[in-house]
Amino acid sequence: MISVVIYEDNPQFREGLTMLINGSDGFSVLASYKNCNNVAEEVEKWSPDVVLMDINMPGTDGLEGLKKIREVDAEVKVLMLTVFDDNKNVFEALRNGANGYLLKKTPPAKLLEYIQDATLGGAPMTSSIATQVLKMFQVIPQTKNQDYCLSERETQVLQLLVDGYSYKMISSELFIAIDTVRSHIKKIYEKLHVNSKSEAVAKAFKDRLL
Amino acid sequence: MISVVIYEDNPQFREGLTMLINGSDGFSVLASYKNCNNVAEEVEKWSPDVVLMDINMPGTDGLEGLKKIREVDAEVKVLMLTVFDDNKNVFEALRNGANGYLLKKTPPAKLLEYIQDATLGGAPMTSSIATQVLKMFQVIPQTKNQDYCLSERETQVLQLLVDGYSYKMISSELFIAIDTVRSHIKKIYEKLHVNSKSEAVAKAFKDRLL
DNA sequence: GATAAAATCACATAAATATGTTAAAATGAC
DNA sequence: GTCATTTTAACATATTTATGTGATTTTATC
Repeated sequence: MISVVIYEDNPQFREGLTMLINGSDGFSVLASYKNCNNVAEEVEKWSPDVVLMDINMPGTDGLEGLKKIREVDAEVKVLMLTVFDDNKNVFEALRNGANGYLLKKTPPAKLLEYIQDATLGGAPMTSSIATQVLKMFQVIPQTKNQDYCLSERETQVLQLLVDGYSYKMISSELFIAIDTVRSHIKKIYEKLHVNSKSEAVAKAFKDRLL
Repeated sequence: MISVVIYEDNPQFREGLTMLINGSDGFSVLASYKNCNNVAEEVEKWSPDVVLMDINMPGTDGLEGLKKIREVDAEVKVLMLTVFDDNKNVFEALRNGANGYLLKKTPPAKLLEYIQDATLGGAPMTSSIATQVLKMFQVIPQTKNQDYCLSERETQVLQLLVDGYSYKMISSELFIAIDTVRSHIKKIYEKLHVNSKSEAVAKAFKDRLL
């Protein structure tokens, strides 16, 4: 038996969800609330398998609710419900440990399937949401491939620069003279087309060289 | 009619897939290959709706194949197939524009559903993969929220440091004396708990301060 | 209008960094 | 064995940074 707690401000939708879930074999609604002002206590009290959490609610909204849940319970599966697949909310919800993200227009049969999927360790998402998630990955891309052909030693020295080491510290870390460190760094600057330590560090981060 | 091209080195599995898809209403396999050494030309030639791409193949592997496809065709839906849900491959595939990621053990009925889902703009994933994807988001978290309480001016100065400006350049950029720049930077170092320009720059990137 | 924080500027000095030139070993490829 | 690259190192010098110790002027807040 999969137990569910519902957070949803719209009375009709809340009732509809409750009837759907209670009316299905193997599912049971423990409680439903119209806001998540006391979500932490409520979730601790009922300790459900799954929480259905509307994003847009008066008072504490769904994202805040999610955070509060995660402060007291890392295990309960939380599925976010929303009318629109708003990019920013999706990202924030996933970052804060939501287990899935569904549009409210999801057909009832699918919804039950998704709830079950969540309890089995899945991450159910409406396909339009999943597509957005993929797009977020593709933002990360570019660069990386471009290669400045740093030698092994140069890469090592750059790493130390990034870690905040001074020339002196690098020289003792690598057991080489400080003038050698200078030589390497000069070469690194040439290759990266920069002319200061901080620029090199910035470039290392931007181009994910390390 | 949804047209499919298959890349899969295992003859049994390749045949099985072909029979499954060809035997289903509304689906058709245009071609199947045992490696993707000529994937670019082949995909251009057939111009299918969906490509099923095995990750592990001798010669050009699935990830390389995906990249080659994306060089010539941004539209075709590419679904990656794999035996194991290996974290690194999942990430790389999504980053390179895969539309979905399925385990080979996906039941036939589900597989057809997923293929269709892809053509409709979805991003079908086996639930274990989807779970991994969520975890990747949660890696990003922490920080950001932690606030070093930099003032507006300090933030501005830090931004310029990150952009590789010297003190002199900053002073002329902001129309303030170089000693003022020093003052700001000294304060920034205090707040960030660092004591060099490059450390400040590194921290700005790491903690996404800008 | 008193207070606190932020922004401005000055002077001084030690330390670190950037740049140039040069060159000897060590390493790997052909 | 020669050639190219990498790693090592020294010497010199100008510039930039880091740090300390002030002080004045805005700006926002109560």
